[in-house]
Amino acid sequence: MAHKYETVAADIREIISTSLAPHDALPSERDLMTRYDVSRMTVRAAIAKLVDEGRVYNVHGSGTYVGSIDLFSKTPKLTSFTEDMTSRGYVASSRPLALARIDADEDIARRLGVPVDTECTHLRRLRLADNNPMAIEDVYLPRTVMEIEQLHLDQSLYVQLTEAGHEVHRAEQEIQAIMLSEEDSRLLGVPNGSAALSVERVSTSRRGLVIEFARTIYRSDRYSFHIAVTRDNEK
Amino acid sequence: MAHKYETVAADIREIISTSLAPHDALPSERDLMTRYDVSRMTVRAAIAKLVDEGRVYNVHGSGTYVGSIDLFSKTPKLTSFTEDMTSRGYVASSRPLALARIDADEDIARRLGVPVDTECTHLRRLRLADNNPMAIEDVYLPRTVMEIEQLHLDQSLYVQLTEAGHEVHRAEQEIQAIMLSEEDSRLLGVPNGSAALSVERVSTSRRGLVIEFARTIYRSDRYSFHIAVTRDNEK
DNA sequence: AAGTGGTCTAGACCACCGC
DNA sequence: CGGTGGTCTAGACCACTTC
Repeated sequence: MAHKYETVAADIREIISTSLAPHDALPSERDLMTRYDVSRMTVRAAIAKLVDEGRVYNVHGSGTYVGSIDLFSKTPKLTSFTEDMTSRGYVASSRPLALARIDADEDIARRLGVPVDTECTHLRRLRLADNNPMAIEDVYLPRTVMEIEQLHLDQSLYVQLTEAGHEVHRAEQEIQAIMLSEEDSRLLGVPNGSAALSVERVSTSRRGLVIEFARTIYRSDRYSFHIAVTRDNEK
Repeated sequence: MAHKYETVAADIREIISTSLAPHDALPSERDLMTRYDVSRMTVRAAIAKLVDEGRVYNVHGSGTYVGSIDLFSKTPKLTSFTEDMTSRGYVASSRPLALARIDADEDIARRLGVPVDTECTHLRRLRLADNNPMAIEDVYLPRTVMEIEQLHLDQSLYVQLTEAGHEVHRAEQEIQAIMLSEEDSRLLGVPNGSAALSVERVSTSRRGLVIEFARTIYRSDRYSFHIAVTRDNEK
């Protein structure tokens, strides 16, 4: 383990999961200082990380406590379809439906932040969970990010993007309810006109460059979206 | 301004908005130390806050940079319907549809974490934006949180809960696409069978007590849900 | 009043980036 | 190589909660 605060954080995680219940108090920061023989700032860095993970919360003047959350704890994290399905207990797979070079229409260009008619790569896939259709995904990549010839359909797109120097760091997502088109209903194996969840995502690198625009349409009978939010009572 | 790091953060925000563009570099931390005559930790606390707000990002070994424009939504924040509509530029209002004391059924009891048949307060409201129907909201409160007689329909529910010592601090939300019932379609003024966004929310206090369970059904032609997510490339 | 987390100082060395 | 952010020390005082 590289840094001290990480080892402290890891140890506190262990303590929490083995001997503490939600809303139990952690040892005080000064206690933890002597216990791990580190400075208070290191203890606070460790706790700050755990707070960020949603595992504990602070109460000024009182103590640090174990969070109530369970499985759905995490602060919203950007996950790939595969990661998402795996964490839900499914085996993810996919079937390519289309792969083509296209010119960005107005909508796609706006999302990608490029001029209309910019050449892009379009990948359309049926996404499966335990071999059952779960979603239809359309991904649009500017040619400057990845050429169509570079794309390997049998590998994780995120891994390929990372290897090409375009690691996704942040994304804005827009979630809507839509009614499925006839084609999409057929692909997903649900009645025509069913409601579905549309998640549109614009992903950017750490430097703020737009890497992809993706629209994923999930069948509503099998999929829902979880997020945890906190209320910042600050300015 | 109470704390030094807040005044530093406020000043940096000012610098950013008046004289820096996205991806421009901020002055270095050591520079800011001498500029504001504070310790480096204070500078870092200020920058940490700005990072949390999504205004800047760090690149180890290189510098701190202004984040890309994307105006809003950093870490998802819990907002009331009124706050949500206000930030979208609408005037929010509501029309009560029902207010009653009920016994929790299995579903509601599970969400509230109370035994079945626990007495609860149920409030159903039509929520309007610029006087147009936008959503239907059902809120369930355990009696221990708020008695039906204490509830004033003309006041913000969150304000009343806070004043009663039940400040909402955190919530878990589940977002689904559903098909509207005939009654709900009529109330919202959309065709029967339209798709809609259902947001179910379990709100808890800082101490982890469940305060409310709410289900809000938004018309899909007028409403979408925005969230920003980051990818933590850590263990 | 005692104990807690929140802020702050004035240093130090390490890891990484770009030239 | 020099400059940057990342981690860390060993203190200090403040603000808040609890009794």
